[in-house]
Amino acid sequence: MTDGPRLTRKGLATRSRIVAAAAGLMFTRGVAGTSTEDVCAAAGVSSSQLYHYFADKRALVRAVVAHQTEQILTPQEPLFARLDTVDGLRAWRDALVDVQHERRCVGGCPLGSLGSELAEIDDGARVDVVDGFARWAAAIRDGLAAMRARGALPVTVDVDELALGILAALQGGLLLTEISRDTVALEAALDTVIAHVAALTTEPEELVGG
Amino acid sequence: MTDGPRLTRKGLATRSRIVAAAAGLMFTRGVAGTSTEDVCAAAGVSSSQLYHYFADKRALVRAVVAHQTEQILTPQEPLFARLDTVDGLRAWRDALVDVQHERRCVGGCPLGSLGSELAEIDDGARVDVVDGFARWAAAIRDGLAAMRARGALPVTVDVDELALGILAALQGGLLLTEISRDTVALEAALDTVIAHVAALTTEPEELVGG
DNA sequence: CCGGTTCTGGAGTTGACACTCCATTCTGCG
DNA sequence: CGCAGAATGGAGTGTCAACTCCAGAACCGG
Repeated sequence: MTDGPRLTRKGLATRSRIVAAAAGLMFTRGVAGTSTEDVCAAAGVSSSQLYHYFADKRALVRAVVAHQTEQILTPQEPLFARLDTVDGLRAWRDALVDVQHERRCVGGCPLGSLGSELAEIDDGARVDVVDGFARWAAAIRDGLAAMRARGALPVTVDVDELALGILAALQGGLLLTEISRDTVALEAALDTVIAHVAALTTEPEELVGG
Repeated sequence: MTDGPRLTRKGLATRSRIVAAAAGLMFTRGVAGTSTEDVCAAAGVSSSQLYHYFADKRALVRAVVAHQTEQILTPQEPLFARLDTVDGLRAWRDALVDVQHERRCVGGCPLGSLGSELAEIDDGARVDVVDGFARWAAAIRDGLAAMRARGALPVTVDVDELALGILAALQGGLLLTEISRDTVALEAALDTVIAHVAALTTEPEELVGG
């Protein structure tokens, strides 16, 4: 992107600090609700520094999208690795619900909220968000594909479609949870689609406490 | 609310024009992206008129939320009446997908987008959106409850939870559809949850082309 | 048709915010 | 150590948007 001036170690650290501060503020207040001044104050830098590292606010937002994408996908990776079983799906569900409880249902999905706010006003950012969601969907699909390869799911199951359905349920559940300040929506959404996967499963299911 | 000054017939018409114009602009550009000036221009009124009918922008936004709630639920009512069969669910799904095609996937859900943008910055508006979603979920639940009363669904099915799961899938599908500019996500989301309902159904299903 | 209220137009005012400029200090490399 | 380029501070600047004011026109009940 803007790699004209090479970044020194210190510069890179400052840049990261700005992105992290912006991500935090934009997560709770939204992009429009956080001014560059707020970001500077939170990051402990001056305005000239922000514009030294980013051409404009839009460029900063793009960096925030990239940052949030990693921030979401990276910690989920160990859970993704277990999505080839119904138990793994349930563990993933529980972890997602726990996160919302810890956050008191504030903010919704860091990627989905950005996407919703930016979709119609910043096409570049929109595409970045799409890429993030594609990676997310692919991780889910890989789990389902492994499940199917193992013979636990019928070969007729379209794992791409099913993964997209699960991701959509997750996003809608997070949205309703944020708005209603209650995780019941997220739980209902994920339980519904996971129950559907379980129903498709040909393997006998072990009983789990609930 | 602000019913201090009684509204005359003409005044009511002007007020409605303002709300409709604001709703249209905020649907595509977002709340933060539409200025009161834009709204005045679109409605063909002067700035003083807007502030004659609304205390401030926040009050206008509240009116827009109410407007969009009716705008969504009212045209869906005939479809809601048929949600007591799997065929009815599929007809509803098709109608929702058609709307997105006509809109070229722009804007997402008029209520969900508002909720996402306002949840953390306007608690009153947030609660209004929650009420709208509650009505939406209740309509779906009523269909499922009728289905269960008819004996088509097992009595063990929690229709409230299932309705919430369906609404969440719809919202997530709309979000992903808006961001990716493709209705596959909405289709996958609704098809997944409807397939789940069909699987729960005890009645023999008639074959439908797809 | 008349008096009070509502409605409308248009020109302010105020503050916030994205972005800039330039001088100074620091960093890394040879 | 010396210098080119990067990093920083702080004080602007111009624009735009939310909101106000007041005078005049339209409305409506009696």
